[in-house]
Amino acid sequence: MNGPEIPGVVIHRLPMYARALALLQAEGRDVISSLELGQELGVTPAQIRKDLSYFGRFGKQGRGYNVQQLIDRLRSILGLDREWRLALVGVGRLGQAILGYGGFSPQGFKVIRAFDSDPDQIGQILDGVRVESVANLEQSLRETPVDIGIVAVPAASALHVIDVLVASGVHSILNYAPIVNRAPPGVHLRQIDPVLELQSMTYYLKQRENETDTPAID
Amino acid sequence: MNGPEIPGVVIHRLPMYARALALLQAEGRDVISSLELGQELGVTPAQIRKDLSYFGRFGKQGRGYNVQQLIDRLRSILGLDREWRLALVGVGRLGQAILGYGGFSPQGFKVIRAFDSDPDQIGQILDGVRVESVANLEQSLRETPVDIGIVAVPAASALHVIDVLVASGVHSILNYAPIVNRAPPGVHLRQIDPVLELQSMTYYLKQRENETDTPAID
DNA sequence: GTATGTGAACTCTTTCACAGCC
DNA sequence: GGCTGTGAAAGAGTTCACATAC
Repeated sequence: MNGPEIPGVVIHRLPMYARALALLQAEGRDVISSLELGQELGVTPAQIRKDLSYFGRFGKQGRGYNVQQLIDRLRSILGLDREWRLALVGVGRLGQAILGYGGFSPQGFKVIRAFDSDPDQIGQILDGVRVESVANLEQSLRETPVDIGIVAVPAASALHVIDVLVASGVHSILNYAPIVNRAPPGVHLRQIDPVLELQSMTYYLKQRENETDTPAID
Repeated sequence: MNGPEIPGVVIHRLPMYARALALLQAEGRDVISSLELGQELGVTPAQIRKDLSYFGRFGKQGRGYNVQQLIDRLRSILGLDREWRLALVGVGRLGQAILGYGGFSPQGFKVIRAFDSDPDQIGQILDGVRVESVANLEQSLRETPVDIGIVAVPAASALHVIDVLVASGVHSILNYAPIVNRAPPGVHLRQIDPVLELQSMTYYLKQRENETDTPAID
């Protein structure tokens, strides 16, 4: 029944394609070739065609892709043609920034529950969401399930919160805490980790400096 | 003069190794094998050994790696043994969460400048950093350079801000705005993009649902 | 005995290049 | 003529397996 397994790298590129296409559409574009889309994204046209070929044949030879149609197909493939319910754990500064961020909702990601351990926060309504006690997390999520959990608590409690989310039936988690990623089997855990990004960027910064300091001796 | 080019994937894994090692050290561990470190991280021991072998020979056969020594070597390779100065552009909710985040400073990443376009914010002092007008960005950064720029402005202005940062001599940028990534040549641009993460997570969520809905017919 | 470091084998991913179609 | 879709080739990255060292 299953088609061939589709590489994870391919899945990861599709949302970018969808985003670029939406932009092009907003500019009034209604047909585009893999070459142009590739230039837009800094990606080879062959890669775009190969990626899309995993899912079907969406283009017209000699012409390119219909922008609207391709957006629709990508959104359907990725499951972006419906709403997904999220629960946020941790409403500190970061959690509040997440709640207030206007970029999730238009993409169909609705944060419908929020949890915290701070008694001063519990009961507050932040951006239309009532903050519940994290002590009720499991029971509360069993009553009203969500599709995805967002973890925005300090590193020290993140592993515990992730365990509780999993126990509550949440298998897809977006984690902002800087922990060592140890997803239990069957759990889809993604990290948002600016420190890790910075810590690999510095390698290249250092390289650049070294190049400048010691000009190559030919 | 240059050694062989080291794959980017390898560089990206090193900060995780360093983080796991720091944790192990805090637990009092002072020697570790690639097997154990791999179990900690969910990575094969061969991968760890191969990754490290790009940079030298840090272990002792029959014994493993000295935790402290390996941390020091990794930090030196990545350039984490010094301070890096950052400039933040955009002090809205997200920008303020970034300024207030306690996780950068202990790792040597100091946000020393902040910029915004909102007249109500300009002149304010947030977490010890005076907010300057984004109109002065280029001049200000030319006077007091930084190593890395952080972009936390709305998507509509992000491309412009990135251009100005580059013009100001900042070639390493961590961008939080959901844009189509088009780094000018020679610029090291990294995206922090939770929406993109969610949009690929849903593919797997959908898969899981389909599997559950239609049990396989053997 | 035990675990590293590393060529060789393997697997995954990207790119090429062209037949087929518009 | 122009661009897609796709096998085949090339290139990257990972894992194996073992000689080597402690």
